Amino acid sequence: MLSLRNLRYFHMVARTGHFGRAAEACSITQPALSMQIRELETHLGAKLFERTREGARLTEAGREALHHADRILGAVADLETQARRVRGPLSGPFRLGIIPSVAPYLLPRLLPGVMQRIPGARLTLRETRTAILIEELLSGDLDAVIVSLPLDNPELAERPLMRDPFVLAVPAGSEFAAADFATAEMLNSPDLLLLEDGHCFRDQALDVCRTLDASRLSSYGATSLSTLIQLVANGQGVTLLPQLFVTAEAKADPRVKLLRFAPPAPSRMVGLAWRRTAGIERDVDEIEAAVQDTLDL
Amino acid sequence: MLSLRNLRYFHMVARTGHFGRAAEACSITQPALSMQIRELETHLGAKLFERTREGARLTEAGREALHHADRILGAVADLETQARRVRGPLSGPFRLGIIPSVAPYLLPRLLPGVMQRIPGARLTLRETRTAILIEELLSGDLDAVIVSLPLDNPELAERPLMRDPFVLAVPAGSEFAAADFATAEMLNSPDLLLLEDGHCFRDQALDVCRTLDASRLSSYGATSLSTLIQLVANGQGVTLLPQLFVTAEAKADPRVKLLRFAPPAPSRMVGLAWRRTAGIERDVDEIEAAVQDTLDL
DNA sequence: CTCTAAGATCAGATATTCTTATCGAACATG
DNA sequence: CATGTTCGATAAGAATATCTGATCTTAGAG
Repeated sequence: MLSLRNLRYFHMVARTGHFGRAAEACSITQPALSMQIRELETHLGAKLFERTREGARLTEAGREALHHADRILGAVADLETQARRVRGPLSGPFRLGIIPSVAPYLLPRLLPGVMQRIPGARLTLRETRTAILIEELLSGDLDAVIVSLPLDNPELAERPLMRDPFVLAVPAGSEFAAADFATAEMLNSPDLLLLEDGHCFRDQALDVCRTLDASRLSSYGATSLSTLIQLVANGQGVTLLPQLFVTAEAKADPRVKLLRFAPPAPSRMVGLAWRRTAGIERDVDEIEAAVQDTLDL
Repeated sequence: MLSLRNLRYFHMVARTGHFGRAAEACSITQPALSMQIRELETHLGAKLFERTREGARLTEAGREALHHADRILGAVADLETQARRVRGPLSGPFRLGIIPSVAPYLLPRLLPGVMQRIPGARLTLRETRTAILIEELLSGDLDAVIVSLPLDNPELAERPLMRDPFVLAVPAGSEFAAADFATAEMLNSPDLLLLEDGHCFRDQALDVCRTLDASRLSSYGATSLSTLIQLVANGQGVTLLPQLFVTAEAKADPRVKLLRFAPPAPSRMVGLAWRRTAGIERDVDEIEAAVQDTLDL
């Protein structure tokens, strides 16, 4: 008979790609976990993992099963959350995910704001890229995420929080530095720098310069926005940055000139997303209110 | 730690409204079930049932929890189904629900058709009203249902099978019996007979005569379409019937005259619905094909 | 007041799941 | 080419969780 224990272990092996580490994460020993996985495989009548030297890799059947398992675990999280809900918003531990390009700006303001509004609140935070956040959200490992909207996933509900305009960072000494506003031509520079693949802000930046032939892009693929700024400061090119991030981290460097776009400036919408079925609207309300408080500062 | 066992028992108590009968249905003893329910209540921190003399009634918290629990069990059913899927359509036991006004027409044809197409198929059938079918579908107790579409539930996928026109049944001796076609005026008769509340066909009939003031309806509220026909045969009024039902059951009675509507005749769409996440499209294809075969006869 | 039907409780039996110890295979390395 | 390391698999007994069967409690019906 299928059990949630099976699925929790399965989920963790899939996530870590490693029986041993998964066992540790589940606070059991590796043999116990192996047995549960084997039982699950027997029950479903399909091998879920290829056991390789490096660990465990999902089979095709495993990938499909994982998708279902994650939906189940997400629904279980909803059930457990719902019970706590009666005790007021954010009363239980609340697990919030945030993308890196927003976190440094928002967190230092959001956290005190929430704590002031709800003294007993217990927020757990996680900062990583959108795709991973969404996966963890859907499987119930997170309760809500702050990402760039829209996500266009029917299982998720969204709430916009703030609009985040893009600015162009250029080397202080460059020909562009004299301009009052950023223009489309500046984006056509062969030295446009972007984040590496997989960061949502890379795609958003590409959206902005859709006129640009992607093959002409500089291939740097930086890992973080801070790195990008360093590259610009060294005169290696220009880059798009989200205003929120600039406000928090990039003010000081004299070697970088920041240019706003003339209205209508390109921008993205940052907001909350959560499982539609979670029934955490009241918690979302609180977070939104805390964010609005910080914006008034 | 929450477990599926908990939820299965919970689901069954909610469904039977009775600890003892639920225990029997789960093939365990009543104390074992009581313990699991108590553990679930402790874990969720809320009482799920009022224990009364007559059995167990869901509390408000219980109702909400049941909704989540049913979604979980439905997702579990999806996971288990998906594994079987590789062995070809309808290879596992397939549980199909059908509404009463379609069953007598469709079943005698559908079953042989499916058996011919897939000799090893094992269909389990259940005939009851739409609301109950949908509930059982969502909780994974059924794999698919044949009902009147559209259902307009985002968790469900639909596939139209056939259009089912309405006909008007009038007493053979009445003034209406001479007409060639049914008309809107005939529906305005004070003796319009309908099924009791809760049958989907009642609502559809009401849709057809939306011009009619509901208070003028005869209050009979019959339990089955066969009863309705008997009432009409006895001259107690007129009624709307689905053509499919008439074809199967009502041909013979000489005291009833059946009138078709002039085109465009009012009608309903009968079709399949299943959990969008179940991944049983291939099974659905087979059932659809079997139905199409029978329609060609 | 007694009887009945429903769920709760408790002690011991049973099943499941876990841990510890050990093994075997697939590499990498000296 | 032997040897060590890193995986996951296996086996036996220990620890937990769960179930059964007997009994109890409660609330309403007769």
